[in-house]
Amino acid sequence: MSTRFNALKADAEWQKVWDERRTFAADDNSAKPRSYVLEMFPYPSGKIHMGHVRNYTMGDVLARFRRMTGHEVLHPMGWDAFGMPAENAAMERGVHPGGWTRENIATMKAQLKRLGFALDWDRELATCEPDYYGHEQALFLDMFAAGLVYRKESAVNWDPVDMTVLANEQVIDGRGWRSGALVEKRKLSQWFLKITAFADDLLKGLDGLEHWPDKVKLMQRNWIGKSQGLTFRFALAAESDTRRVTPGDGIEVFSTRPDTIFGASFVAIAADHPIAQAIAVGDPAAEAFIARCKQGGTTAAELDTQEKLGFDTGLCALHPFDPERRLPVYIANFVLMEYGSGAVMGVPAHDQRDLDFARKYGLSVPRVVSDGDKAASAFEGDEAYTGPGTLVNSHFLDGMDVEDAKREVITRAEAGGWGRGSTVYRLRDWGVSRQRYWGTPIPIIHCEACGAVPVPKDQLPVVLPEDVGFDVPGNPLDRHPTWKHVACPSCGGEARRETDTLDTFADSSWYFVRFASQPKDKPFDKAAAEKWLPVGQYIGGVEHAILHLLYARFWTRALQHLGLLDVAEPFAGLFTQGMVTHATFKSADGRWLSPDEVQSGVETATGTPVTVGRVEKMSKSKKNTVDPTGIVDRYGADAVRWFMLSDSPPERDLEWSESGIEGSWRFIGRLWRLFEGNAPGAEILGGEDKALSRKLHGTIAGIAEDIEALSFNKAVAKLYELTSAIEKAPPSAARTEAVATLMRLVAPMAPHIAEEAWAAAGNEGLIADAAWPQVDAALLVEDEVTIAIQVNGKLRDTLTLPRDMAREEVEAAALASENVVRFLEGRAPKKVIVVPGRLVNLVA
RNA sequence: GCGGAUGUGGCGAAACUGGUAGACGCACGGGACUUAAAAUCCCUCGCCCCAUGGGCAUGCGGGUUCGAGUCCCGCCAUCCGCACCA
Repeated sequence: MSTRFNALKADAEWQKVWDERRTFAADDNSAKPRSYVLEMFPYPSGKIHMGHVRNYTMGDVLARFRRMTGHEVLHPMGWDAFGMPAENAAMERGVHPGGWTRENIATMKAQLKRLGFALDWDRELATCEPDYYGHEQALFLDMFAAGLVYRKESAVNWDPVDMTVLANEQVIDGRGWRSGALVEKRKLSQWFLKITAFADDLLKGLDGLEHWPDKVKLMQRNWIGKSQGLTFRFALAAESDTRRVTPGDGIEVFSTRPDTIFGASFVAIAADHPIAQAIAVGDPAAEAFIARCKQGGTTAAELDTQEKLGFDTGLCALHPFDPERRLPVYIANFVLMEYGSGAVMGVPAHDQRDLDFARKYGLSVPRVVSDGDKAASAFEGDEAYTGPGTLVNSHFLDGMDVEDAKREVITRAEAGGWGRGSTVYRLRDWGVSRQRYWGTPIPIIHCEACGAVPVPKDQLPVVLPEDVGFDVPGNPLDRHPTWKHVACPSCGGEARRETDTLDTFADSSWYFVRFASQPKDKPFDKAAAEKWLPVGQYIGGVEHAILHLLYARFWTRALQHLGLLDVAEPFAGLFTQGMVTHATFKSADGRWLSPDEVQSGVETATGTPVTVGRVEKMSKSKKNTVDPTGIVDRYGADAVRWFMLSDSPPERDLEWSESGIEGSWRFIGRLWRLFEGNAPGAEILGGEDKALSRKLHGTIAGIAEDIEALSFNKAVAKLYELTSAIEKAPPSAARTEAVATLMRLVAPMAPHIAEEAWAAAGNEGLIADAAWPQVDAALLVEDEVTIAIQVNGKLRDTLTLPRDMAREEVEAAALASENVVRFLEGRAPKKVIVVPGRLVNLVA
């Protein structure tokens, strides 16, 4: 009579039902409390991978659970569809990036549906379609009009493989984040978004993000890098060699340690500093030095070992508090033009780099902060002192502590008009120009007469031309015969379209707003979007901790600034999930092998032994991927979902294993046997089973807590326990109820078997629409508790006693225990600790 | 170098505000059912010892406490982020 659960049949059947009934379409006008659950949308690279499955399963469980607890849930899905791989495919295979991308989307959409995710497909969007990127262009123009967009020539990160510019956030260890190629510096005219205008807001906003991981907030704080100090100007001495510079300009520097100003013994400027550039003209030695500075690598090891180098410009700076004091001005390789003003005051005693530099060039090293009793004016040793202390050898600052001295110097600089207290950020503006085809065209027209002119909004979208070729490297838009030639919208004269496209991170900076509201004629409707936003729970990988998550926060604040949306932070809750990993294998001759090329330690094809490598993130390059498609077809969607949630806490890595998925599949089988036994018509024997009912209600409450906390592994463990308890329980009304309730408890995680059982049990409607079971609070209170009995802190016995037993009685029961008597060896306890409901500790 | 996280059986992990360490899963081993296999079910499963009992165990060394995986101090290891940021 017992039949096996036919996962393939049930999966197909229920997925069809959900689809046809649009079960998971969110109702904008619902009166229920709202819940916006979102996972980071995928790049349509071809097929989904296990990382996607894990990510989307987590979000799905939460979305389904929220539906069951009475929320109107928005759980949408879309495609981050612009980007380099489509162009690479075009170059390699001669296909069109659009065709390639849309095919991948179709494939991946089918794969996601195959997993039964509760997604609102009505709101599906792809960033590569004009009805998305056209609205993005409109937003870009709004920002342009508000002064949040500007164009400037600057040294940019050029990726020679992808042949495009990269933002600072996209350069990892001196290499392009996607291509891995060493990045070069180039001077180009680029469009920038003024993210620095929001530096402080973005920093302060982090404090309010209680449901973000501290780790991510810290990374963003460090990335924004706020420093407070003094910006001031060194005047140049008249006797300086000023043939090539204007002495009146002086040199502006920034310091976070204005208190140490009397310890300055030199001034250093960056190789790119205008004064350095001016000096290099007609001075071959200076020119050669500057060239040498630019050669240095930017990798960790190189920076660590690189020597501090300087070039004496012959200029002399005047100390602001003591015009008699002259400081030599050096061009130095350790000063960055991009930070502060590209020049520093060198205080060798209290800054390690300055000390290295001073020792090398024999400059004086005056101490100005005492270190304990060390206060001599000449600083000894090769380790700079950067700690707290009292100011010494510093005239009017002597005797002050560091913080007071900072304030004093800033006050005097401001009074004297030669400096001001200032804040400097490490964050730089977001360069968004990309010299690529497959991206959002920047809606600007360049006119000789009128300059950069925005495309009038009624001419949006600026659509990508379809007829482009990828046979030669470079940007196909730039060499398209007609596309870029247009009339100037302002004067009507001959003009040229901007041929750069927007960084694809712009596309992902507002898609969550478009999901919430998608009118045809504008990017979104303010009121409609605000009904859903901010996203309640956002789930994705940590690799986006800075890039995407910072850009999206900026974009949202920009929209708020423009008055388009009254939301400051886009993601109220953030969860960064771990990766799916797998062992790696290498053949005897060093080739990576995929798991199915290996059998019991040898390569199947050659019979030679393989080296088992580290467990690493699944990646194509290491060939340790497992394709979800085959697995789902073999075990069914529920088993795969179940495995993704089991064992590993969601923030940690999950190691894929064949035996793990087998285990999940076995559990689905156990569930089915229970559900089948509960079919209507089955005779109900017996009545109460208090222990089982108590277990059931404890589990209902526990799982709800676990799911809300995204502790899926714990919820899974509790479901295993409950299932075992039901299996072992003799037939009773309580058992029948427990099985019926179990269906709803597993429904968020294993929705197909739950629907199948729900229908078989003769219930109306879908379990997806059913309510989460109510907890009977009275049942949660146990009448009896197990008390640990310790003698001198060591466990000697456990006793099961009535819950409200009086303290004295509990103590007496403990003293009566055989083991306790034995360990007390006739002594009377000196002290008795009774923790109600927990333990008794007898101290002898 | 700076900042952060983590460390518990063979493995993945639980353990609420300090209160029975190892729930639950995987693997291994044993057994039942079967002609057999699959499937299923049951049992054992941290280490050690003079074994109906006991000792030792949460990276290492100290400390606080009646009691420490949990708190404090000092180490070690691994992983992640940033990287000449003035």
